[in-house]
Amino acid sequence: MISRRQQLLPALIQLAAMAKDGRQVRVPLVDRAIPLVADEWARPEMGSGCVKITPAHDANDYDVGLRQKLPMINILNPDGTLSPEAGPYAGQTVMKARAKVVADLEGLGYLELTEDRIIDLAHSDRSKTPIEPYLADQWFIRMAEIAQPALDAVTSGRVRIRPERYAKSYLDWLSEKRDWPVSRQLWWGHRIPIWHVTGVAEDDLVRAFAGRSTVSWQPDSESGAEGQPDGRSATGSPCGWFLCTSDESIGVESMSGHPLVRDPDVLDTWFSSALWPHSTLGWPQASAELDCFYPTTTLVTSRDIITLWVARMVIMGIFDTGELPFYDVAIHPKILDRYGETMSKSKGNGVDPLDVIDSLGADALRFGMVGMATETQDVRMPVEFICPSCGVRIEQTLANRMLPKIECAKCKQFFRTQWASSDSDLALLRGPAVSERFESGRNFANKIWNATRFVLMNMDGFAGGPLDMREAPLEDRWLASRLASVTRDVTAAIDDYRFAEASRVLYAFVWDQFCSAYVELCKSRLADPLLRDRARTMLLLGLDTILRLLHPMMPFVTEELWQHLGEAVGQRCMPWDSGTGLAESIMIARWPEPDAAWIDERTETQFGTFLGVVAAIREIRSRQNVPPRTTLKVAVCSSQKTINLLEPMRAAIESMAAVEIHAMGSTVQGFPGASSGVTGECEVFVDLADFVDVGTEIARIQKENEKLSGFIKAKKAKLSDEKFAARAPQAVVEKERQQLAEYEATLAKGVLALSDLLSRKAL
RNA sequence: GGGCGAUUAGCUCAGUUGGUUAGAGCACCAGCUCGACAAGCUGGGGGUCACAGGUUCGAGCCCUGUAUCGCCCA
Repeated sequence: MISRRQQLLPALIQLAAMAKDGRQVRVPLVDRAIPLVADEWARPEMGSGCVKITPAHDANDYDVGLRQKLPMINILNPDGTLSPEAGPYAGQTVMKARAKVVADLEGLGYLELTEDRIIDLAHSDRSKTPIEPYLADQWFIRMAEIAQPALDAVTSGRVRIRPERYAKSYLDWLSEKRDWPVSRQLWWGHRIPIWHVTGVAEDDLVRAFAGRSTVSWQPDSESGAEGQPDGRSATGSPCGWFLCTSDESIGVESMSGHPLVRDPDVLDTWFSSALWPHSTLGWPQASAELDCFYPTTTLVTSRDIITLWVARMVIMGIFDTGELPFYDVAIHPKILDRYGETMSKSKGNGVDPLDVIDSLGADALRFGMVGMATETQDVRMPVEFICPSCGVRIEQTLANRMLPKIECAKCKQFFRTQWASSDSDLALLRGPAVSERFESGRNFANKIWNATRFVLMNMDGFAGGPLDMREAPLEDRWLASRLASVTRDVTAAIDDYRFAEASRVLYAFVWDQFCSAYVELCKSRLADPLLRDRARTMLLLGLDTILRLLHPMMPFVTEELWQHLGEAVGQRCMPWDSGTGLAESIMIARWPEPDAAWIDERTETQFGTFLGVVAAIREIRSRQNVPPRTTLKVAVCSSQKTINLLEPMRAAIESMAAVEIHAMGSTVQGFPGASSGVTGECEVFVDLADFVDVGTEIARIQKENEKLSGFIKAKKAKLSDEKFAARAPQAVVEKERQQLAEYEATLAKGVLALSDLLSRKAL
């Protein structure tokens, strides 16, 4: 027979084995005869085919015990030492008893083999000691009736859990309707409202608590009180009763001569937590808060407590108040450390939010968290310490995360961590634990701050202007279109609890479009008295909308900027403010509602072509190492239609790419020695006669041409595949054809440019 | 053992109904201090989408299996 927990041998009451029923074996250490029984739990393939059963100390064995109707022998005392049931081992600790059992077996000549095995052994999070199952009487709450309404709430859709897949764990768990063990042997918590009294008859109880509907009782079945009017059991011993009451004022002396003894146990923490939605608002008393805020709307939480907390709040809310505690449950990801481990204080692998706030700011923290709130999976957050002496970052590792002090690899100074306790360690400077994942939030806040600063610098004497999109130039119509669709997308994402998406959309729009494109384009307009006010109106529209959309994710910086903006342009008012005037605080400002008619695909495509031309020129400039401030001559060749669309942006191209446009048209040719680039259907020629490094340029174009040839080959293969032509939708086939044509046209231009360069090189 | 997820660039993550050349931030490389912003600007390099099969004209995405990781339950 094999045993991994030798201390339990004295508790043996059965051996489950592939053996005939009825045989008995003797447990040598306590000299007890026990049955040898066949049970499905025994798995011969795992060892000798014989396994010990200790029903009071193992959940599986407990089941076997119930099946085989075995006695339950508990050999442990509450303090972890062995009880008199353990015979000669009574009074010893588990660890000592383990060693003694092995020694005794050996002494008796029964020990055949000792070997090391890796086993699953649950440990206490707090004390790090192995958990010893312990059979004891506990209070349970019957789930059969109260679980059903909570199941119905989700299946009927009145409570929505999202992402939806998490509804399954809620429903699976609740539908088992397993009774809920609620008593805990702790000193902290809501005390269980059960009292015990002995030596009284039911009549006495009725008399003592006459008219008190808050008191109920039932006999203590172990003392056999039931049906004995004189308060004594059939054998003449005093009877016991359990009293349950919500009236905390029930006194020890409520029944003269028979003291009421309150159960020492407290309620499971989740029982108390389940009361949170209504008890925080004053329940069971009626209160204005309860009236106003209950039921609440949304519960935001982590998936590992869907059954522990969410399900129980629903149960408790329905039971106590008759109403659901909330309608939406938004499950967010869990943040893990760099090793994929759950963060916890006892592991020392967490981040103190205050450290992040101190070093990067509260908005950076919040924006970072929002960005991590994706729908699909948990997120890892590598943690690093910042050396308080030199500012260098030090990775938090398994090795250093529990140290009271850490030596900086760079400056060799020690700093203290959250674990510092000795006076000498506490005297060191503290090294905050942060994560670089919050840096983009900090940078973003800075970007918005600077963008606002730019706008404010240009608002002197401006009182706001009318918003009229009809006569607006391309960039204004583009901004309006973007604002409308970004607002739509951000609003939808937030409504749907897709917070990370909302933050991504805003980040990209603010940084890449509003700042990098629109603000840049405004610079020349702001210098022109005729164009100035329209640009200022649009800048305000853009910035104001951005601040409002961003406020839930960056509350502090947006409020600060809102106030500055209010001082600079007091009359600023957006169409969606519907004449109510400027809100005192962005917290109460209306959510933007840009006109959906502003969204214009054509405008966005047109603007995209413009940006593409600018990017193509910049790339050529960068490839050839042309100083950024040197003005270059360029020419743009494209269809007349595209040229017409590009024409209004001529000045913008010149300023954003630092060029002078020599020609734009459908028959324009390059300069001698021009470098060219292709974007969409535009070919851009940059006069680099004075700069070009022919070798670099040849290499670049060759690489580009090779890439295109690859694409063309793949496309041709696809198109010549008869199955593709026959089975793919016509639209897809047509699209592929068009692309092939585009690639071929582009390649033709590249081949031409290359031969031109090669001939120049030859000269 | 069961359930639910995950595996995409050096790191952390997106990727819509299966359909262009798979994206972002950080890190990296090159160049830039022109009156918003160096916590910045411009450009660039970097991916066999865990692995093996399958379905399909076509798979990061659908199906099956394997491996690894996480959580809940037993």
